[in-house]
Amino acid sequence: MAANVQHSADACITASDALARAFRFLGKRWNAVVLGHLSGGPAGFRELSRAIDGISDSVLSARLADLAAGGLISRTVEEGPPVAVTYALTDLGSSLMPALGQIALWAERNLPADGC
Amino acid sequence: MAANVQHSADACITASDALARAFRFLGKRWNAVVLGHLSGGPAGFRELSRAIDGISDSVLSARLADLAAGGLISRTVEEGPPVAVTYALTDLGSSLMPALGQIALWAERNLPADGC
DNA sequence: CAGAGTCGCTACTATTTTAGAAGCGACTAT
DNA sequence: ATAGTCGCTTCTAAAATAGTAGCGACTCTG
Repeated sequence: MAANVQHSADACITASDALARAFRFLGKRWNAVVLGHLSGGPAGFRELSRAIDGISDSVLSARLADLAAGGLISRTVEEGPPVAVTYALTDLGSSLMPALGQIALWAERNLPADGC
Repeated sequence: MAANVQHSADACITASDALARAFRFLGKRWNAVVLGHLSGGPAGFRELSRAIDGISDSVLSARLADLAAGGLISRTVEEGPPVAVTYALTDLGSSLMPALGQIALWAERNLPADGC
């Protein structure tokens, strides 16, 4: 990223543009954390809401809908009874996880954890 | 990140906690993009505001202050005349860039650019 | 059996965050 | 002199997030 402009004749995007594109959704509160939780395996709505400290139902619902619409996660309804909805990473979502893992590693090494 | 719980006896943080910690600031709109721009070298306020499509002055100002307070960037005032303020990544900020670079790479490969 | 609980949301209100633009003082350029 | 730049700040407006009650469809408990 030292050179923001790629000098290839047919490339008209920059790395900063790419970062901006990723952070269109990653820079919305909770999206990365939701994805991070799903990297541990498929989960239901309430499972996620319990696991993610601090998120409200309404925002979780909106995030899941956005992430599903963006193709990063899938939403599967098992008709039941009882009806059950499961969210899981898609291939696209999964492909982001190594990079998010790098961020988590960075945070572990560089950001003070709250008192343990 | 397949295992969210690290089973070491003295580790009481999880990778999801670490991700949540990083996204306390990365999940606020514009922070990552600001950092990404500064990875190309130090810059002034107006330079950043021009380079970052869509950011308002007030938010840029707040973001720069937060990132400086968090130790990710430095703010240097050259007294002038004319007075000049320069923002640059700190070592801490710089150490995050490889991970952000991974995200940018992912976005280049996986997210459709707007029409070029 | 009735009431309480779970699920996955939705709908509403309240609060917080972001956006947008005018304006400041200190300067420089025309 | 006016207009422009700089790095903000201040205000209002719009958008996003937070919080919670409640829905219908179910299951569990006493």
